[in-house]
Order: sequence, then C-alpha cells, then structure tokens
Amino acid sequence: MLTIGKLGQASGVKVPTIRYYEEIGLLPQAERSAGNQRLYGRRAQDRLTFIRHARELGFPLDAIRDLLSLSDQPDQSCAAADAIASVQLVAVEARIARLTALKAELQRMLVQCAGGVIADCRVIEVLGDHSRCHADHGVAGHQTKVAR
Amino acid sequence: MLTIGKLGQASGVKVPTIRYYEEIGLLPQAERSAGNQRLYGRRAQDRLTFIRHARELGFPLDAIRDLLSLSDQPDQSCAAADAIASVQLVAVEARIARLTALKAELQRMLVQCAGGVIADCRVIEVLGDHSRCHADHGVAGHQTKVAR
DNA sequence: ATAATCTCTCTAGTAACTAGAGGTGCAAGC
DNA sequence: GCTTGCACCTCTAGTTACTAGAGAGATTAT
Repeated sequence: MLTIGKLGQASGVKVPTIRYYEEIGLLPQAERSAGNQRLYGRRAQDRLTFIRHARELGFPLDAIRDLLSLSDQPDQSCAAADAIASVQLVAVEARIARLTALKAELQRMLVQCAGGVIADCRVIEVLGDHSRCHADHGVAGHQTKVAR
Repeated sequence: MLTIGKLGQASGVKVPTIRYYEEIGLLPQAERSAGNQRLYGRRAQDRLTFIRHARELGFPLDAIRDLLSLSDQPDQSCAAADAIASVQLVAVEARIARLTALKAELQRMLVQCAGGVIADCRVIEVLGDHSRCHADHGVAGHQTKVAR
C-alpha cells in the first residue's frame, strides 16, 4: 500500500490533486491507516494513471468520469467510449482550426509592425479597428465563443 | 450616450461581462444617469471593442490591460506592444503543436477500435496503459501542464 | 527523544466569466 | 395617469480543474 505522496510520485499527479479527485468522486474514498492517512493499492494506482493519461489527452473530467464507468463494464459495447473519444477529437480539431487562424493574424500584425511608435503600431491598430483585421472571427452580430 | 444594453449589442459583449470589466478596472467607472444607470460614450465603446477584439485573438486580460495602457501613450515605442503580441504568438503556436499531437493520438485510438466490446477497446486500453500510447506527452517524471 | 518530513482538514484564490435573486428605472400603450 | 414589461441595478454564488496556505497531527530518521 502506498501513501498519498508515493502515489503522487508513481502516477505523476500532485498530492492535492489526488485529494481533489477523491473529493469530487473521481477516485473512491481511500482506505485509511490507523493514523487516518490515506493508503492506496494497485487498483487505485491504475485508476489514477488512467485519469492522468486521459487528462493529458485533453479529456475533461466529466468525460473521464464516463470513460471510467465504461471501463468498469468490460462486457458492454465500446460504442459509448468511441463516442466520447470522437467528441473529444472534434473539439480538438476545432481548437486547432481556431488557433491556426489566430496565429496567422498575429503573424501578420507583427510582420507589418516595423517597430515604430505606438501611434503607428499595427498591433494596436488592428486590435482597435476590426476592418484592419483579416481574420474571420466573427465581429458581426453577437458574441462568439472564444476557443481556448 | 448608450445604455449598457445598447453598448453590449454594439460591441458584441454581454452585459454582465461589461460590468465585470468595469469591476476589475479594465473599463473605467461608467458615468451614471439620474436613475443610476450606466451611460457610455464613444471612447468607452472604442475601448470595449478593442478589448473584445483582443480577447478574440486569445490575449489574456492581463495582456489586454497592458496593451490598453500602451495605446494611451501614442508617442512611446511600440516595442512593448510587439513583445506582448509575440508572447501571445508563441503561446498559440505551442498550443497548436500540443493539440496536433493529441489529435493524432485520438485518431489512432479511434481507427484501431473496431467497435467491439469494452474489454477489447483500444480507447480504454490506451488510456489505461501508457506503453500502448504513441504520443509523446511526457508520462515520465512529474506532472506536465496540459495545454488548452 | 527529537527533528524533519509527511499528511490531515479547511479555506480561499486562480481566469474569465455566467446565472440567479430580489429590487428599481423607464418608455409605451391604454 | 397608470400599468405593464423590459432593461437595469447590486450582490452572491457557481463554473473548471486545480493550487496555495494555515495550523495541527502522524511517521520516519537520527
């Protein structure tokens, strides 16, 4: 059995994060030692590694919760797991597209700004006047969600 | 002079967001009508448009704060504004690189998962066992920041 | 035995808002 | 002139996924 610190080292997840995962029910309540300290076995370690790995692939915790409950039912079809991963893939692709457009606009701003004075600065100018901007990020109409 | 609702429509920023920007000092305290309602002139509208546009390009509010104070000093060199935009460009590029790797891994997971049963599901398997994963997202050592 | 380190709980803070409660202002229709 | 209804006001709390810190108790090493 590992203490929380050892588990953190083994899994690469910080100690407060492990406690947080327990608090929100992503990990089960840990067993406790006589002195009330958390103890973890192999199962908990595997589960935490799963969570960490999924986080690294960008899955939100809610999706991970679903994936975990799926992985507890090995006889079910994996269509649901596929669906979650597909949603994640689409989200990732959307973020990439969005960021690529931003990158182009930032590059154009910087290239055109020859390093003069603020009054002539393309960066400031483009930000202040949408008509100077080539990127299509929907200034018309209502608020568009900013992709992160 | 515009009321906050009109300003929101004109700028594409939601009303509570405008109040929030005022609260954190990104917008100055608005003038008030006799009945204590906020009123905005051309300057405030320009400033808000600037903020919105910068947000759309992914700048964090702190960077926008700096850019705004720069744009109030038209005689200064624009090197500082360039630097802020450069930092943002680097951050965007890093996020793109990160997300592109995630996308590849997700695609691989999905392609290999032929739609059987959870027990044989590549999605679940890859998440649970890092050695099955081809993506380089640093499972060794300590926690890596997850790019958004 | 004591010091150092680890762990415990609890609260609060982060970014950038969003949602809701409960109450006032104001313009238009009748 | 009055009422209806929308827009506005303030304030609190919630969101995501944690992180930081205080103050106290548990383990481990010397």
